[in-house]
Formats: sequence, structure tokens, C-alpha cells
Amino acid sequence: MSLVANQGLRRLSVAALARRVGLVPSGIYRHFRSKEEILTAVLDRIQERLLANVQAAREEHDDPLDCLRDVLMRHVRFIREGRAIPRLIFSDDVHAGRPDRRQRVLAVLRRYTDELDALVRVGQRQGRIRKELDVQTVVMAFLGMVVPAGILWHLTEGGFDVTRHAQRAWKMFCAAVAEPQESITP
Amino acid sequence: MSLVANQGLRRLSVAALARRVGLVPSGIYRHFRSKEEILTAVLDRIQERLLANVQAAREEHDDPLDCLRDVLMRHVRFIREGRAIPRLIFSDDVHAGRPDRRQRVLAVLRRYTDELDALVRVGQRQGRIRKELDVQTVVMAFLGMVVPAGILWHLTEGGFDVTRHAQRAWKMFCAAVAEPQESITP
DNA sequence: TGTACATCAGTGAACGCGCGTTCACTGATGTAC
DNA sequence: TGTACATCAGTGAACGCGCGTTCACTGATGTAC
Repeated sequence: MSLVANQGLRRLSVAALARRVGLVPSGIYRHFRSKEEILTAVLDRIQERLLANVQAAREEHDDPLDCLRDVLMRHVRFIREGRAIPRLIFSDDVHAGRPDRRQRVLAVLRRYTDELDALVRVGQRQGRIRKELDVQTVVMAFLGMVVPAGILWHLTEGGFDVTRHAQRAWKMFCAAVAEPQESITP
Repeated sequence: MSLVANQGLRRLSVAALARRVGLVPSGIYRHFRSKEEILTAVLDRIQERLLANVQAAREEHDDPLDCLRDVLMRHVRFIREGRAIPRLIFSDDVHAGRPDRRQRVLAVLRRYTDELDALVRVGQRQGRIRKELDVQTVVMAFLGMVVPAGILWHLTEGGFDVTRHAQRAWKMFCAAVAEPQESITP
């Protein structure tokens, strides 16, 4: 993971991985059947983390909007730690070529957006998110806060302040999707 | 360009390019000094197109919001034609490795966002876009409508309806950034 | 108009390199009797 | 407790492949006198 974080999937060669863990390249094949299996494992880890983020946020917040905000900030933290590891999911590198890989990446992405989707629906049911909005569009807008920012963070090698951006973007996001709150109805 | 469009930058090998134009691989070196030069040329073309989009939109619309909307729809058309060529700009493929390439990609991206930036400022000056909003955040939100959508379009091989998404996203975008219009003041 | 030469796009053989992968091997650790 | 064997992580040499690139070459086209 740290290799991927620092140099991108492109640089994750069997040789580099071996060097990183103090083995000879062929030694890797005691632990993985093929490079494909390594990549699958990496994708699994990323998926786990993304879903864990949602899970944790859900446990900490009752209000769906607060929860979404928390997911956003966790995602940003994930980007910052891993030098934009999640951007992998949105990167060509992973799926250029074999369509099964593309399928796998798409599955990870869908799992994530499904979670977000559910959060948005709850928000709408509870009258916190505008009911007239298309759920998919709201979810995409959420990704829109995070994906280009992650890319920019990576391109500038951390020069772009993702955290500040996320905070500002969140305010705009809320202005667009939050149901204006009237009086508190018991 | 069509090679890149269909298979991504990853697949743009000198051999593939040669085959495409009916040459033998070494023949390519009559026209380009190195593969690096080819990639630079591709990036130039993409930049040209992105800027041309802005230019055309500006010529057709006086109102900055209409203009932004037009840029959005042109960007989407660009994605659809080129099987998400602009996603290249946001892709790992291009800048994995050499930092000069990263620099170049960043430059293209900045040129584009600078144009958008200018449009937003004009919109604010004319009272069409909320003055209290941070310009950079608005520009990022614009990219947010287009980047994840382009990626999804590519991942699903055209299955994701970018055009419809752009229309819906635009409505949400407007809700967040457009200055609510009072009466027409002469 | 005809000859002599320069220019230049395209050829094909060859190169070195890094890659993923295989395979027979070694040597340490765990288990059975 | 001591011997015999299985298991298994790690080794190192070797492979075939596709890549970007080079170089001496061919042959057509353009230019000068």
C-alpha cells in the first residue's frame, strides 16, 4: 500500500514490491499467485477503508447531513495519508486494458456510492435533504467535492489544500442540497 | 488522438501508433524525436480543445452563467466524442513517473481553470454569481460536475449518461452559486 | 531539357531494458512415532 | 528424547515479451545549373 501511495499503481512492479518487503522478486510468488492477485488485494483494501469510513461516520452521527460531512472529511484524510490512494479508484491505471479489472473497480466504486446513496435517502426521509433532488445527482455532487480535489492534491504533490477545499465545498454543497430548516417540529 | 481515445494513454505505444498510421515503428521517429514529444503533442491538442470550448462559449453568450453552462455542455460533448479524453488530464497515466510531465499536465489544467476563474469573476461582478463565494471553490465545483462523471462514463464504457447528469448537476450548481435575481435594474 | 545532387519519409534489423513468471533448489521449522 | 519426514518461505538463474530507440539503408521528390 505504501508503494502505491508513493508512486502510484504504475510503479507497483513485482520487483519493487519484493524490494520493499525484503525479498527477491520470485519470492513474492509464495504469497500471491500472480500480479493480478496483488492488484485485487490492493483494491480490496481500498474498498474496505472507504466502507469503514462510512460505517464509522454512521456510528458517530445520527443526523444524515452531519454523517455525510464526516464521510467527506474522512475521505479527505484518506487522500492526505495515502497520497491520494482513493484516486486510484478513479484512475486509468487500474483499468486500462483488461475489462475484468474495470469491472472490479466499478464494483468498488458502486459499493461506495451505494452507501452514500442510502445516506442521502435517509436524509430526504428525515427532511434534511431536499426531496425534489435526484439522489444519484446528489451522490455525484459529493464525489465532485472529492475527486478533482484528490487529483489536484496529487498533481501538486500536496500543495493543494484539500482540507480547506473540502470545508468550503461542503458549505456550497449544503446550500444546494440541504432542506432549509423551519422551526423544530417535535 | 483516436488511439488514446479508444484505449487510453497507456496503450499509446510507438508500435501501436505506427500501425495506426501505416508505418513501421521506427518510421515514427521521422516525425517525433521521442515518445515524450508525442505525449506533449497529445496534451497540447487536449489543451487547445478545452480552451477553444471556453472561447466558443464566450462568443455565443453574454451572460456569464449561460456561458459557464455552455462550457459544461461542450466539455461533456468532448468527453462523449473522445471516450473521455479529457479524463487524461486527470489521470495517473500521464504523470506517473517523470515530474516534468506532471508539471505539464498541471499547466494544462491551470490554463483551463484560469479561464473558468475569469468567467466566475465576471459573473460575480455582474451580480449573477454570489459575491460571497470563493472563486476557486466555485471553479472546483464546476470540475466536480465533470470529472467524476467522465470517469464513470469511461468505466461503464458509455453506459453512464453524462449528458443527463450534466443537466441535473447544472441545476444543483446554479442553486448553490447563482445570485437570486431580483427585479431587472436598468 | 537533361544531368547531378540534396532532401527526406519510410524501412528493417538490431539493441538494451524492465517486466511478470517458472522452476529446481536450500534451509529452517513443525509434526509423528 | 531422538530420529525421519513434511511443510513452506525464500533463492537465484533463466525465460519470453513488449517496449522505446538506433542506425545504415532505399527510393522517391525537389532543386540547381
